[in-house]
Amino acid sequence: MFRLFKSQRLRKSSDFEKFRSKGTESVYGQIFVLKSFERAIEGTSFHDLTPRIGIVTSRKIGNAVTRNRIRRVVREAFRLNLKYFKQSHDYLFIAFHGIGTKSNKEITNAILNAAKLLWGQDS
RNA sequence: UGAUUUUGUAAGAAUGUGUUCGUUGAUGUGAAAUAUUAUGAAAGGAAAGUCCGGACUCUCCCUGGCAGGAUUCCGCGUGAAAACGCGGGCAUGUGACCCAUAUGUCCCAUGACGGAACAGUGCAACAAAAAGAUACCGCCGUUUGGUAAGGGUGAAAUGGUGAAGUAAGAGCUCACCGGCGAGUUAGUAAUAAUAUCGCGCAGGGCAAACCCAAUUCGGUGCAAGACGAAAUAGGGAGUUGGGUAGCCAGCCCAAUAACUCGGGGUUCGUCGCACCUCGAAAGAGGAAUUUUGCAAGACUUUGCAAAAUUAGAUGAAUGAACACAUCAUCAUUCGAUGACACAGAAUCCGGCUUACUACAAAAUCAUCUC
Repeated sequence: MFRLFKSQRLRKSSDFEKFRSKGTESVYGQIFVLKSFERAIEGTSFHDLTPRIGIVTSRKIGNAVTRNRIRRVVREAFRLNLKYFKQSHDYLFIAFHGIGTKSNKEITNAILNAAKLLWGQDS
C-alpha cells in the first residue's frame, strides 16, 4: 500500500492550528522540525485511522521552485515509509532556511531518523 | 582569442529509452471511483514584476461638474484597445571625413522628443560678490555712486569679432556673423531653406517639479461574483434620511421604514473554471494555438486550405526510484558526482518591463601574432 490519499494530508487551517496549543512531541533537526500528536478518532475506517502529514514551507526557504521540491520530497518520504509513522497521529513538517541546498536523499534520511525518534519517545 | 553591450533566432519541452511506485483533473463502467478499476491528458518564454490595455463581474452599465489617473514630434500600416512595425524630422552623443577660431558632411547609437509663454509658483549641493537680477577684486568718479571690458568661481555668468563712443564702460550706437518673429518657397505633415521685412536680442536651465494645453478614462477587481447547506439572531445602542460610485449636484426610493455601530455565529460545498454555442445523446457549427502549403504586402504581418491540439490545483497536482545509453565536471587506473541558467500555471487574452541559457550577427574594449 503505497498510495497517498487526500485524507492523509492536512487540508484545513484548523488542523494546523491544533499544533500551536496542545502537547506535541517534536524532533528538531538542523533543517526542519517534525511535530506530532494523537488526534481524536471519529471512526474505524482506514481514512480515520491513517497518519496524516502537513508541510510548511515559508518564503524564507527559497523561491517557488525550491519550495515545491521540498514538499514533493517530504510527501514521497512519507508515502514510501508509512510504517515509521504512528496510526491516528498528525504530523507537521516545518522546513528551515538552508534546506534548499540538501539533496533528496539527505532530506529523506533525516525525516526517517526523526520519525523513528518520535516512535521511540512514545514507548 | 577573450570580455562586455545591443539586436535577432529557438514553444529554451524531464538529455534519451525502458521498468517500477505515485499525484491532480477529465471520460467510461458502476449504487458508490475515498471499491487500491480502465483509457487518455497534465508548467513557461518569461508561468515572474503586476506597469498598461481589454474580455468578464458586481455596483446608480441614467446625466453633469469637481477631484484624480493615462497618453503626447510627423506620416503610413497592423490592432478591439494598449501598443507595435516601417519611413521621415528634430535634439544629444561616439567615430570618420573636410576645414582648421568656426561652420559643415557622413555613419551609428540614444531620446519619458507637446508647452519655459506679456499664464503662475517653485528648485539649483559645493564654489562664487552674485544663480535671477548681482559689484568681491579691478576700472572710473568720488560725499551716497557708475560700470559686466578684464580677473576669479562654477555644469551654467547674459551671443561673437571689430569699430565708434565714454569719466570708465556697456547692443548705448554701427558693420559683419549668430539668434528670435513674420512673410515667402519646398513638403501630406513634423520641419527645412531664405540675398524679403521686422526686432538690439533685459534674461539662461529644470515640466522624470507643481503646472498649462490637447485627447481620453465612473469605480471594482475571480479573495470579482452567483447559488446551496449549516449555524446564530428574531434582540442591544444610536441616527433621520437612504440608494457602498472619492466629493457635489441632478435622478430614484422611503418615512413606522431605512441606515450605522458594537456583540455573537459561520469560514463548508457547488458554480464561476478549463475553448464557446446548440443538443438527452450521437453529433453539428464556430473560436484560438502550432505546423505545412499557396497567395498578398516595404515590414511587424494578413488571408485561404489541410492536419494536430485545447493544463486546471485550492495548505495548492504536474513527481520519485532504478537500469542502460549520451553529455558535462573532477580524478585520470578502476571510478565518483551531476543532468545543470532564470525560474513553477492560479479567471482568460493582448502588450510592456525585468531575470536567464544556447546559437548567430554587429559594435566597443583588452591581449597575442604578422
